[in-house]
Amino acid sequence: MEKLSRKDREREAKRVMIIDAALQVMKVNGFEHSTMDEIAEVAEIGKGTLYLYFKSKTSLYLAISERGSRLLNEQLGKVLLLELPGITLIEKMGFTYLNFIRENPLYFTAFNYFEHILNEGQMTNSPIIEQCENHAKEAMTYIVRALQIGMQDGSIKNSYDPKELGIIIWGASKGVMHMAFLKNHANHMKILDDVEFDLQSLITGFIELLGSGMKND
Amino acid sequence: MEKLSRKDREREAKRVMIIDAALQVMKVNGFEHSTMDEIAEVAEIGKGTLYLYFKSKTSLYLAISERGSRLLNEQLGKVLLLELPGITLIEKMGFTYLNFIRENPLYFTAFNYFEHILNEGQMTNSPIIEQCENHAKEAMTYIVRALQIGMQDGSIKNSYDPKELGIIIWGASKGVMHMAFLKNHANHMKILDDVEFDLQSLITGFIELLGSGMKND
Amino acid sequence: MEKLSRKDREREAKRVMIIDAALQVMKVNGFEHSTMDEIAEVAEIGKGTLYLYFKSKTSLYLAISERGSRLLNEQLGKVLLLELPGITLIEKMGFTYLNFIRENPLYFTAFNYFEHILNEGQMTNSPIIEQCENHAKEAMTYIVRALQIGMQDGSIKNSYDPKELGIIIWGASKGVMHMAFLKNHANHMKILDDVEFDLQSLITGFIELLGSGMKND
Amino acid sequence: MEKLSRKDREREAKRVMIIDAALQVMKVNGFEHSTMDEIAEVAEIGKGTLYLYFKSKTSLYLAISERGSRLLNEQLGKVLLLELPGITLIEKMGFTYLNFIRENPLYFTAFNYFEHILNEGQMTNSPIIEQCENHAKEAMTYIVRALQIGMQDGSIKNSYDPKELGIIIWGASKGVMHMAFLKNHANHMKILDDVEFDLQSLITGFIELLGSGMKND
DNA sequence: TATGAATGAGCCTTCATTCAT
DNA sequence: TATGAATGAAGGCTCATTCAT
Repeated sequence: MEKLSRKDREREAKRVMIIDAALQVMKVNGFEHSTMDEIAEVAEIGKGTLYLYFKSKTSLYLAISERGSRLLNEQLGKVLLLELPGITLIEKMGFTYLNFIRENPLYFTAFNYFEHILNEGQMTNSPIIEQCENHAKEAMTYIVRALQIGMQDGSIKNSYDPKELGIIIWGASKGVMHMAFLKNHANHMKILDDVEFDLQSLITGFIELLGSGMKND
Repeated sequence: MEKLSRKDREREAKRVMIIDAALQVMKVNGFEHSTMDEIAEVAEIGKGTLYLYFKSKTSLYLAISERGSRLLNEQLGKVLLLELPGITLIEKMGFTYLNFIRENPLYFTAFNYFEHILNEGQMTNSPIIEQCENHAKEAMTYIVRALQIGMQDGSIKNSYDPKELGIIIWGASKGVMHMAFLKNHANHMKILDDVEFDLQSLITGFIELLGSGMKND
Repeated sequence: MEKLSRKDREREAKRVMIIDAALQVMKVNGFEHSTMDEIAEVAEIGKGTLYLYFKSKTSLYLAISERGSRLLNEQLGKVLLLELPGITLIEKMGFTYLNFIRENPLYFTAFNYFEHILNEGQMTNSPIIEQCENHAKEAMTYIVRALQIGMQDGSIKNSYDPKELGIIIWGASKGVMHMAFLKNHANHMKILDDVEFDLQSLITGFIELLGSGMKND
Repeated sequence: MEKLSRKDREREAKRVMIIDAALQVMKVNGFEHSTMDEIAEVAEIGKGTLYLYFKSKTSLYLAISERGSRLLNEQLGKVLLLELPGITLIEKMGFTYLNFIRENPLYFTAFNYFEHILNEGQMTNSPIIEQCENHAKEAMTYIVRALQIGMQDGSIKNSYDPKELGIIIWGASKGVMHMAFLKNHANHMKILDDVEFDLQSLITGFIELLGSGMKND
């Protein structure tokens, strides 16, 4: 139980405030087209101050990603504590993830940005990067644990490798959410024009499909 | 069957050549960090000429996306002609899609870029956008057709709405490929460090999971 | 005898024009406080154009230094061709150098900047740096040659090492000019307030002192 | 003999401490790339406090220059008290100056900065500027005195104007030291690559040259 | 049609200085 | 007196796009 000094708490509060402002700006401009100037303006601080709290634009973006993955993990962690069959845990996690994304679409974008940075290798290793990576690893662990539980209690086929299955589930989930966003945001997305689905139905269908695919008969 | 004049054919050939050059540049610099200067240089034409064939950078990117989706559709279309149970068609389409992405990762990035543009609403409607949208719609139609065939021949559960299921399948497939890319490109991606999968195994596992989820027992 | 295409000549002319503009700006703002914006404005070109001709601020500064040392060397080279005793050659070179600086004070500042850059090691080796270094080396060679001539014809003591003496002469000359500038530019420089010397007298005195120091009796 | 209050003494002590810190920072970062932040940190005081003791960065730099010239003058003053022929005094002063610079290169940079400021006329007259000027004037006076002594005792030619000669000597000395620094710091300085001199030899050679130039035969 | 020189808005970042506590 | 968080002007540089030839 760490005790932070008043200074530290204030500093943390300001970081939170700045991240909020950044998210707000990005909601309008999109992730990449948000400028430090505008973020500072919305946060009602000077541009220099912004750099006092985040040493670069990338650094700020990563902080957003870190916050998002932390929040998500808290929810996933709670699911794992429930006394339920593995298959049900997995389904609950699926709902948790998909709903989190639905309610926090900007974090989803941030996650993608984080992966983008890793892909490009643009960043020297830094504490914040490491934190993000650890969160991602942790989330994956939650999934794999649930799968293992399910394989033990017989609710999930054990013909799959749990880790590989974990990756598949996670990847597939992200992909479905991505798709869902297109429907919501892109007015011109003709593919989806005819389909009168709602997000909830899509999510339910997806979870059901996956669940039924891995369930033991 | 429209007949193109020599002029038009030459123009089309040049467009193709430029797209080839752009893809080549992007393979090295990544999608976003490629500049019009370098593309023109690699294409061995003047920068001004580049703008004669593509009125903006976005326009060029969309053309890449258009070509990618066209190529993909050709393959998907052929699958649909096979005399096979619906569930097998779907699985074949899955392999087709995933292998296409694996072999043409740049197109995958281009697809994502296309969706990104739609999401941001940055683009006024244009012929090229429309074409991309039509391709996407067409691909979706192929999937839905296969699903309908499967539901009719009894190889696929008919508890799902075919269109919704189509979206799910497509979205999930994209997500899995995205995940697979991370493993390949990002050395530091800790989540995946422990998992010793190979791409082929991931793809097979994914298709199997989905197939088994939608199969009629 | 190299033949430059029209393009090349025009490009070179523009580089010259930009350097002229840069020198003009520096005359007012001092070397370090000149901005690329202002230089572009004075040169009556866009800022982007400036970067078309000089890839960085440092690069532009080095070009100035290069031009200065080239011009100086031309004059020094001519002196060496004269049929005169070594001691006279050295004295003439001294006058040449000191007058060059007097008439082109900005180049003097540029030389200092060049040395500053080398000192800081800020620059990766580049063609322009190399050219500057070669010019400096060449100038030094002129001096050493003159000293060697003087030692052979008996007009200069041969108790000194010519190279070391060359460095001393050059260094001392630069220092005297530096001093002279203070007198001219700094109104508040009290040290010099009482001394009613003029530049010419200072230069003459210095050359005489040095000459008499190295002359064979 | 003025008596300072405890307050004043403490204040002075802190100024000294800050200057020490500044010199320490500059030894690492170079003169121009040292920031007030880092100086405050090394001095272990708040940045605000720094501005309590020095009203601007320039002001701090000038204080360094002031200290340097004061220290140098103390040494020069002692030389002048020796009972020796004028030419020997001058030579001793030369060694004193050159060794001082060699051992305190940062002060040398500070002197140059001071002159730079005067040249640019950036500074409104201030007590600290005046002090620096007085130090400079004092140093010059020491040199001129020694020259006058030498002219009277016959050890130095009296064909020169002592003040002008003083300027020449001082300027030449500074220039030689400047040159010597280049050799030490700039690895790529091609001019000097071939010359295997050491600093001591250069200094000795220079003093000998000057001495022999002004000596009465 | 083909060119590439020219453009300038826009970006990220630095740092001396101020001021409320 | 001491602090350090906040500031914002200023600077160097990039790159998609235009236009005269």
